[in-house]
Amino acid sequence: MPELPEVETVRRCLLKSVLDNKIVEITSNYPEMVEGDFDDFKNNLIGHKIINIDRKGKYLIFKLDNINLISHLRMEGKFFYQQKNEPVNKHIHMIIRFENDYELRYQDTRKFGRMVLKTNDALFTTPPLSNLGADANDETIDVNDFINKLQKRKNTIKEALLNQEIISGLGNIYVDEVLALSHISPLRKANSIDLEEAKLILSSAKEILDKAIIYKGTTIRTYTSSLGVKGEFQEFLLVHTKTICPYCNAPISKSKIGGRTSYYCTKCQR
DNA sequence: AGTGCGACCCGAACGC
DNA sequence: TGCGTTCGGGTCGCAC
Repeated sequence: MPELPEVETVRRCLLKSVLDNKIVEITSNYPEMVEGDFDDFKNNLIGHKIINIDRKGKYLIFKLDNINLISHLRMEGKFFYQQKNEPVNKHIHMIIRFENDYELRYQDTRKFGRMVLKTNDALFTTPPLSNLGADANDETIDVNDFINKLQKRKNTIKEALLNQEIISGLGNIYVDEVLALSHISPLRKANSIDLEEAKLILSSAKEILDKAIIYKGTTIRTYTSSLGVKGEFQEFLLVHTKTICPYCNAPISKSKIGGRTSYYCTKCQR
């Protein structure tokens, strides 16, 4: 489940390989993953080069000389950079071939990921990026803006932090971790969070996400990771998938909050 | 405007 | 063993 640190890791890896190669062919066995007409998609990309890769929240933004390709990996999306004669498995759903006979291959076992093209003008003014909150590890987030958004929410703080319009980049794993480090219960109402707690949540998010990026993300399941990169942040998880609280040794509670499996300590997190 | 829920997918885990 | 069923994960679109 790629969240901000995993997507950032993918971005940094791809930067080393795919830039400044002219795209010569694009094929897909599942063109429905592209929003809009697939022939238009191809025609806008072929003959052009990826000149940079950005990221906003969990979205990758491939910047070409004429257009932007936005990619969301959802649960299991991965990119590989391989030579064209290497074998292709059935879960590779898009192949972007470059002039040098290498290919950027998108693999997605569950076909959940999506791609869409946007012009520069429309990039941040139309969905999916237009309504995204600031990155959860952005140190310039205004805590007053953050708390104002929380005040409007009647659901739990966990659900609010999963809402990408409030702050972006956190998924199920890192929300559990941020709330554990903050010693705040995921069941608290979002509108009950006070200023000091809001500051604590933001500083915890920055600490955890920045550290997770350094360790190249979290590898919880044993499937092959993107580009052969295996994250190591699972070594530092406080509560997610854990059974014993690292602070007080009480059993970790595992339950559903907002339909999501949630781990937290009922003693330490209030 | 905010909330809740189904749809999108399919491999893994589970139940019989 | 082999079959059928359920579940999960993030986001969007829709109804309320």
